[in-house]
Order: sequence, then structure tokens, then C-alpha cells
Amino acid sequence: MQEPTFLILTALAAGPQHGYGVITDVQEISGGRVRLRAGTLYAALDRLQSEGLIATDREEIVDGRVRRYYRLTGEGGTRLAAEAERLRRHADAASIRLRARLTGGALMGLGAAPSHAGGTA
Amino acid sequence: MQEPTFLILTALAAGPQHGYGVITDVQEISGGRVRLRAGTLYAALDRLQSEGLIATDREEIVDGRVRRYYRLTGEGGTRLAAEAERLRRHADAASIRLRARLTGGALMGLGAAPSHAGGTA
DNA sequence: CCCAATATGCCGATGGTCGATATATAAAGA
DNA sequence: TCTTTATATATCGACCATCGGCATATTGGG
Repeated sequence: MQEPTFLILTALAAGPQHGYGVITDVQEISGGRVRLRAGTLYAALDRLQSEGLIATDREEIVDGRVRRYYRLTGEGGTRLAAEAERLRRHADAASIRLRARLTGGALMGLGAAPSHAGGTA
Repeated sequence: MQEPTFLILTALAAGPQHGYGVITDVQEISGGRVRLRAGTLYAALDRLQSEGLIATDREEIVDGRVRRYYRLTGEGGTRLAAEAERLRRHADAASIRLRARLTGGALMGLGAAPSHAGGTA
């Protein structure tokens, strides 16, 4: 799952939200670093809905225009939780190895010996 | 930055490694969840090298074939650290909002209230 | 009066990844 | 012996999520 998709699900995790609200939420969540494009957003919403990760919650009419709210489904919540853990594990792996690099490159039993040492093969 | 790219940099963070070694390292790092394809790997190595995030470390001849080692550059290390923190922040944001969802949807001062829709709209 | 924000939506282009293929050697298994 | 698997690098077409632009419509600020 790519970053924009993950952040869209994250935005919807707290409660139902409409398309443009997701864009602003994602901007907040990422500290202003990620700006969702409209093209990305609406394509992703359609895709996520067809995958069953989100669902249409309700529709409001504001100024004669539809405002469509989406919500995370149970499956979407499960999936997002799994993705979050995946990200955390990857982030930890990178940090550990970056630290090992500064302290001499030894990973001490992490199964990542360089060269042809064979590792745990 | 996408997941395979991140994991390639992570594999190289601990010390120089050659292409095929990166593939096996990534498999270990991800707990067997991510299997890098050769096409992805060598394309990414070329791209990352041209971006200055990695560099060719040395070349060994084993069984008449070249074994080319790559290493993370200073810029690559900085970039990887930044990406790791980005992932951690995103993972945390998702976890917090998923928790808020289970406890009633209130985010309590996170500056991420879903518009005005919170009040039983 | 124009611009920015709000709000949804389509469409062509970009680019990273996927999957297959090619090449070559050594070890394991049928 | 023959085939498969693992090691090791490399190329190529296809796919698809994202990007960036455009269209449309209203409200409010400079």
C-alpha cells in the first residue's frame, strides 16, 4: 500500500469524512508534508470502496452540491492496523541498521552479515 | 519513497552488500513478507546510484561472475533516517486514530477533528 | 474583478514495481 | 543423467497508483 492510500485510510480511521475533508486531514496528519491531489484522492476512494476497505457513509447537500461522506469498514480498520505495524517494523529495522552502521557495522545476531558469510541460509 | 526502495536502502544501511545479498537481506528484514524481484532491484540500484543515495563499493569475481557491492552514501543515510521517521509518524497517526475510533471517535486536542461533523451530524 | 478555498470528478502522463526472460555455475534431488 | 533450486546480474514490456492539469460551481477576501 502506498503512502497516499495509507493516509486516506488514516484520515477516515477517526470517523467518517468527505473527500475534500480527507485532503485537509491528510495535510494535518502529515504535518503539511503530504498534499493529496484531487485526482489521487477520488481515484483512491473509488478503488478502496471497490476493495471493501471503505464505504459510503452518507450524502449531504451543501450549496446545491453533493458532499459524500466515507467511512472505514471493519476490513479497512484491520488492514490499516496491519499496515501501520508493517510501517513501524520497517522504520525500526532502518533505525537499528543505521545505528549499527555508526557503531561499526556489527548487527550482532540480526542475521544480516555482509559479504558471502551465508547468514542463516 | 516506495516500500521496496526503502528496504533496499535499509539493507545497505548496516554495511556494503551486493545485489543478490540485498534481495535475501530484504526478505529477512521484512520477516519474509517482502520478496524483491530482480527487475525491481537492479532498476532501483541504478536509480538510487544516479540519485546519489548509494554508490558502488567494490567488485569481486566469484566463479567468473562479477559480484558488485553497493554502499549507502552520507546522503542516502540521511534520507533513510528521514524516511524512517516519516513512516513512524504515519504509523503512530494511524494507531492513534484507530484507537480513537474504538473509544468513541474523539481525538481530544489532536487538531484533527473531522470538520464540524463530530456532533452526531 | 480576480484569486483562494471549498468540493467533486475526469483524463493523459509519469514512473516504480511486477513478471518474464536470458545467461552461467554449482549443488541437491529425482 | 536430467531437472530443479540457489546464486548472481541484467534487460524489457506491462501494469497501475500517483501526479498534474483541467472542468465545473459557489462563497468570501483582497
